[in-house]
Amino acid sequence: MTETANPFAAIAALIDGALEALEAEGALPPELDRRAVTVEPPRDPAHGDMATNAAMALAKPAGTNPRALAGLLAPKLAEDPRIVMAEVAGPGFINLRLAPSVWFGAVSAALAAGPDFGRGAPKGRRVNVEYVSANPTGPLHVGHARGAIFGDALAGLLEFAGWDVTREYYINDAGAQVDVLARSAHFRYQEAHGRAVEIAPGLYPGDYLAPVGVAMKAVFGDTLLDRPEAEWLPVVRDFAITAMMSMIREDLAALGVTMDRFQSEAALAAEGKVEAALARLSEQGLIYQGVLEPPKGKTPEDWEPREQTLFRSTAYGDDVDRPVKKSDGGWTYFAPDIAYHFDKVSRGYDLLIDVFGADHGGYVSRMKAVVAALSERKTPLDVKLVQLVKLFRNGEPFKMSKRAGDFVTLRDLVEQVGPDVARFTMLMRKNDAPLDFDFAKALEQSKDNPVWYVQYANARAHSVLRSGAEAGITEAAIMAADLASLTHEGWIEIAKKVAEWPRLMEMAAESHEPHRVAFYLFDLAGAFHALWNRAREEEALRFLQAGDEAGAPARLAMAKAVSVAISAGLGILGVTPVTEMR
RNA sequence: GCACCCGUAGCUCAGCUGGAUAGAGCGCUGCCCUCCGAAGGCAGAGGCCAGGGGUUCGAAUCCCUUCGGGUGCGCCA
Repeated sequence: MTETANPFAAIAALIDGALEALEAEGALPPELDRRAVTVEPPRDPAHGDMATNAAMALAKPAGTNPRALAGLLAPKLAEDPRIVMAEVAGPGFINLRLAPSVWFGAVSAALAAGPDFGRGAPKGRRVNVEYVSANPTGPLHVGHARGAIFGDALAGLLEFAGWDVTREYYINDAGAQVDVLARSAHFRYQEAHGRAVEIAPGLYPGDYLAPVGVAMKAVFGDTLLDRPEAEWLPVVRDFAITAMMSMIREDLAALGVTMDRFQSEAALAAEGKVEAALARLSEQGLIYQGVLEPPKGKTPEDWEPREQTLFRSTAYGDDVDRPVKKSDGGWTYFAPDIAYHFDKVSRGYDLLIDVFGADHGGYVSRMKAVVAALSERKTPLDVKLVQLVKLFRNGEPFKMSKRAGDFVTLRDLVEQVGPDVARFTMLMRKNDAPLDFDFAKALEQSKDNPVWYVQYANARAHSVLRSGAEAGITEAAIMAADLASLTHEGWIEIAKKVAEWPRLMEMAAESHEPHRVAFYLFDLAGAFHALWNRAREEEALRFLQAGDEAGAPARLAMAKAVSVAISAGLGILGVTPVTEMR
């Protein structure tokens, strides 16, 4: 991203240069650590356009006081033509006011870049984002939808920021739960042959398996009927898993989520990856035979001490060591996960991200421990926990029960509100905060609904651009317009908001928080609507003004820039920008 | 009992990785508008940032602790 597009980066560079100069003059000691120096918009706009804490951050290591250092730095900054004012304030802030041309420069950069406005230069670094990873035993539900939306938006955000991103789904196709799936499907298979069967307790009762039974009849005829379970189970299991995964892919597609890679647990196990990963930990002396203490205060009734194979996760910050083998010698759930993360580590990523449901919070520290051990602390792992979704309709919560099979599926959600509304609404919340999702409110067409509000801003911008086109104002004229003619402070406010986008996107990507993009868009839309409303009173703020056709291209350029920023942001979130309201 | 997450306006939530007088929407109160550039606009009231202690120039933000809510805690995945 160029400095023209991101004024904050440009001014940060300016400050850096000024500090170099002070250093050369001997006013600052050499080789100070400047990482704590920031440039950001002050909370109170009266303080200026940008503020830097440089003097406060460097005063102590430089052996001086903040205001004195600021007094040296501010005049140097003021020499630059882009700086209209640089003054020392408060405990040692330097407040900067910038020439409007700086903001309009960002607007021009936005117009030139189009949907790529703010996109980061390729970093040459690879990140793996694993999300959804639901068991292949049934359709995705609303909770999965949130994880899918969050993970996908995070992946999109990192991609936009310049990462090389792999979107990955881990298929738990090797545990006991897929045997249960197979038995459930076999009942449906018998049913397809006209037998009246009761689905045994403990199996999956959902109707979604009925078509699988019918399909199996078509493929296998009656060859799997009346045979010992040991003979049909592997066949039925594979068939059912394939069917479930294709259903899950369709569910994800309905939300607009496409994975780059599906990694099968069974395939890893078949390749001996579990043994290989455990051997690797063993070489490091991290595997041992031991007996775990029972949880204090809440000892299970049937607790008795047992010797198990344990992973020394406490060596990497976990609270207790974790079992990798059950007392009967079989692997625990953790073991294949170790193998899977070993596989990811050995694929050479610079960063791993796991998106888990909140109920997997207990696994975070052991996964971090194992990745640290397997990568010799070289590959960072960030685990994002996505909290529960509570569903409402007109303020009334409605219950769902997985046992009764009447839980709300992802497909129900998408069919009722559409992928765009589902995505944006769920991204208006931090991942680690619980989410109330109200079907009625999500579809409401009013200022109270952020999705509608942002889409409406984009539609308004497009509406005025269409009117401009009808009046003969060409795209070329808009692109070539001289924005210096926009002197009203209302235009400059909008230009500032647009100019914030590249910096905001970078921060959101850095902190792995896509919700910040959604909030920015809400904010930008608010600023745009506010300008629009002001124009009722102040004709100078109207995009199209009778009698001033010459100034129209510059004003329409502002509408286009807003639309460009909204489109770029919505693109990251996987939401389609609309150009007209219906 | 322990670990992790959370606690900010009456409600639902932001708060830019430690900055200046803590913000938005809803709700409430008061004005204005009903101009299709429509599906409202402007303004106001409302806060001990759960409580207490600490770190420092400076804390909603970091550390400790108490309280309250959520999630999880070997042979389920």
